[in-house]
Amino acid sequence: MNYNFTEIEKKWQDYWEKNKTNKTNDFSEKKKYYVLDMFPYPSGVGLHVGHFKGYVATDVVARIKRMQGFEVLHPMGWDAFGLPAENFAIKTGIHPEITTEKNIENIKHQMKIAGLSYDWDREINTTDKDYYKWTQWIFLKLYENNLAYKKILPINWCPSCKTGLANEEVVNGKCERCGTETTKKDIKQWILKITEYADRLLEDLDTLDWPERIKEMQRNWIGRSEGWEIDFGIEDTGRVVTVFTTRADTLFGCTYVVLAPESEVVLELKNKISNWDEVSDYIEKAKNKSDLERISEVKGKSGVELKGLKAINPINGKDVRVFVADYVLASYGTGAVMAVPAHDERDFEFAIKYDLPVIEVVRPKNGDSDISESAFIQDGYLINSDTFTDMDSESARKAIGESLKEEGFARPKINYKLHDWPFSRQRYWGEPIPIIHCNSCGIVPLEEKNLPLTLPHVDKYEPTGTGESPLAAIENWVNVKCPKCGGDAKRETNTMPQWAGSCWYYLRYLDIKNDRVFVDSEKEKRWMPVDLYVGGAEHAVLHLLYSRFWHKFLFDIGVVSTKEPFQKLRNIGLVLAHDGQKMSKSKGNVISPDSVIDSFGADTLRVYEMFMGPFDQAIGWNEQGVKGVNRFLTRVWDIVMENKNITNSSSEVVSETQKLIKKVNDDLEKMKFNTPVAFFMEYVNFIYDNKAGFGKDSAKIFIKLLFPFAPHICEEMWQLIGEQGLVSEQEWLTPDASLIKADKIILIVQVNGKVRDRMEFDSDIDQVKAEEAVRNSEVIAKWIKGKKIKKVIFAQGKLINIVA
RNA sequence: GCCGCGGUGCUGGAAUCGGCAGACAGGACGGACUUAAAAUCCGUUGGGCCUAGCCCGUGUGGGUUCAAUUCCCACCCGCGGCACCA
Repeated sequence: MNYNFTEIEKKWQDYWEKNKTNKTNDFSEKKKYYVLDMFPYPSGVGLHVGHFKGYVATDVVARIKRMQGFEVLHPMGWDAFGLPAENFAIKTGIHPEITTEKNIENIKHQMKIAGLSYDWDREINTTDKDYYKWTQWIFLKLYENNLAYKKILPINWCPSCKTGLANEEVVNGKCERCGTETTKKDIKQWILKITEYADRLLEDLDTLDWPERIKEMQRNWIGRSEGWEIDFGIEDTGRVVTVFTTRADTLFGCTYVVLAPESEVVLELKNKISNWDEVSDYIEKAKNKSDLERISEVKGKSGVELKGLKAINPINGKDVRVFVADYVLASYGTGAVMAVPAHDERDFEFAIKYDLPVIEVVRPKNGDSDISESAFIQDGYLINSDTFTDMDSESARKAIGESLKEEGFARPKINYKLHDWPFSRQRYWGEPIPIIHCNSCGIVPLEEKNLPLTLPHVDKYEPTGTGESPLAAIENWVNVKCPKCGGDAKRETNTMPQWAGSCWYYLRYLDIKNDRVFVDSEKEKRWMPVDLYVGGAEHAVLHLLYSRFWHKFLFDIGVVSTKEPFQKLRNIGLVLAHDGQKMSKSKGNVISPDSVIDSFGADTLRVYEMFMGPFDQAIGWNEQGVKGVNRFLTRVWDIVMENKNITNSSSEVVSETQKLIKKVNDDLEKMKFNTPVAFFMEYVNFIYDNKAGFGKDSAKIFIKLLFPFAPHICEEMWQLIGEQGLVSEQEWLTPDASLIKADKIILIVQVNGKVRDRMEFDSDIDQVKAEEAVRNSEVIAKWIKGKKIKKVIFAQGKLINIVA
């Protein structure tokens, strides 16, 4: 009987579906394990083999955990709001709902034929109104708690997508979605106060089992820095410029002050500035620069002095000059800096260019530093700093800050690079924001009982480009009566960004039908947090940061019980095309799982995806490798079938089988999937080379171990060797050390650290006996002949090294 | 520039509480079967040489050690992230 994967896989997939084999019970006696994939966007081209690398890995984990006696929650759903479906609608007039539904059907089919063991009774879809009802509900709660506000802000604008974007969505000055260069645009926006959670988002990273680089990226993105705000008075104006600095220790070296071009102070003091024409020219130019231009100009600073203005350094009362320059960012700190050219690279560069004084105030502990060529930016010891001279930088920061604080010139301050999150999009295919704008009452949130606010159908999906979404054109939807006063009012027409639905989806799986509360608290306590979360690293500062923020908020209002949503995170490495390029539709190098399953079967696909290499690493697809895995599975099939009438294995095979259990368990524990597959292959090669002695007892063990990787073939073999029930119902294995043959060992024999021989001994041999045997061996005698033995190193059971 | 990760045969990779470098797989080459091909099976496959055997070899240079892919120092290269954040 041959290995007919097509027939076998169909048979078992039908069985699992019919019997709901993978259904999760909310409350059972078992311990829980929640293993989650990042849910996909249901794209029209379907998923490629790269997506499945992650899905197979979590599926392997889910299947093992079930066998280990856990109640496993392993769900899947669709993150279906987003631009591709909307852009498709613009082109074709077909409603995104229809395209989305079709795409979901296709992808779901791909997942089923791969044998992924999701509990499909828990499928969710973020565009379902019963789902986004609760996305809207969370928004209302954020609003109620003063974490959502509306404000005109110069935000990133994508001229092609015609929508505002968050900082996280702009990559190198370009729109993350379409690659168009972004501009700045003043739009009245809904903003979420993520900065309120900056410290907690930062601190709690330490409690998470996540890849270090993802944590590091979040830390950098949040960008906390501690320092001081220091007031510089502007002479004869009564006006004050406040700067932010982390280097208060260098205050005596401040030789000028720089303002951002957007600074209000500049406009306010217009009349005092003698070269106003020049200044306003500069400001105008700076404002018109795109982000991309600014980035490309990082080297080569420009600026203009505000002539007629003098700022007073509060530490010594000295006059310093005042500049505007676009190397100072309005959006960070106070939009003004004190310039210390001797100890800051940018200030140094600027000072050289405009011939400004450079005063050295910090020296390294030992020896001199040369500040004629470049700034000395490290900490050191103070010089030229009045009573603070000789202090170390760290103490001086504190001392100078405190002394100014006493006089009312300074305050300690913590700044973040993280900005609040612009939360409105001027597009159609997103969750409507449940807000009404009333002429007399202002902003009026919808009442909870009126949720969901459903997304109405429109005729035209084109973005308007005006700061309104296409919803603005539907008059009978937009125009409403104010729920408070009954007067004329309009609905908010912006929609939520694509990240909204994914911020909390992992909670909906716990309780998908609930229309009373967004998650039942017993179920939440039962299942949270997610024990293992697997997905791509590209979400490091988007989805993963946003959802942590929402989760912490939900914790604060008492609807979830954990501080963090995802306890353990692992990233999938990309699957590249065979040419080492990224798979993309445009390059035509995409491998779909369907074609692999068709030619070699789902089990081959699964085992190959795990065998390719470490699963967090980017690796190229190799069709030959797929064939190799298929050969392996065929050989497994043949061996099991040929030996199914043998009851007991030889003691040697029994021993190898136990060793296999141990090795597979050890590596799976470490989230390694490629080496267990290699161990399976080694084992099969061993059996194949020693034909006698492989019995049903060992076959049963092997089938159980292989099952999480290749579930279809294993269920089939289980049945064919005459076993009852399903493999998936069997208990996972732990090795029995007493069955591992360990009476003989191969001792590595070295002379002066070089391997000269290998000798077989009883495993418990001691140094004295080993040494004696080794010295008497012909091979070794040759090497130590005529030499004086200085030392003998003996590593029990492993190695003996004679140093001569 | 800063931060993180990495560098091992022809290729993907294995081996790090320091102890046989190259497991496993692919490819290539040789052979068996076949009219032939595919499939399957057997063998060889890091480099070198004076080829029973020895020497060299894990990015480079140094160090610690009986012993280093593994630990330490300096550097080179690649990938990813951040990037005028004061």
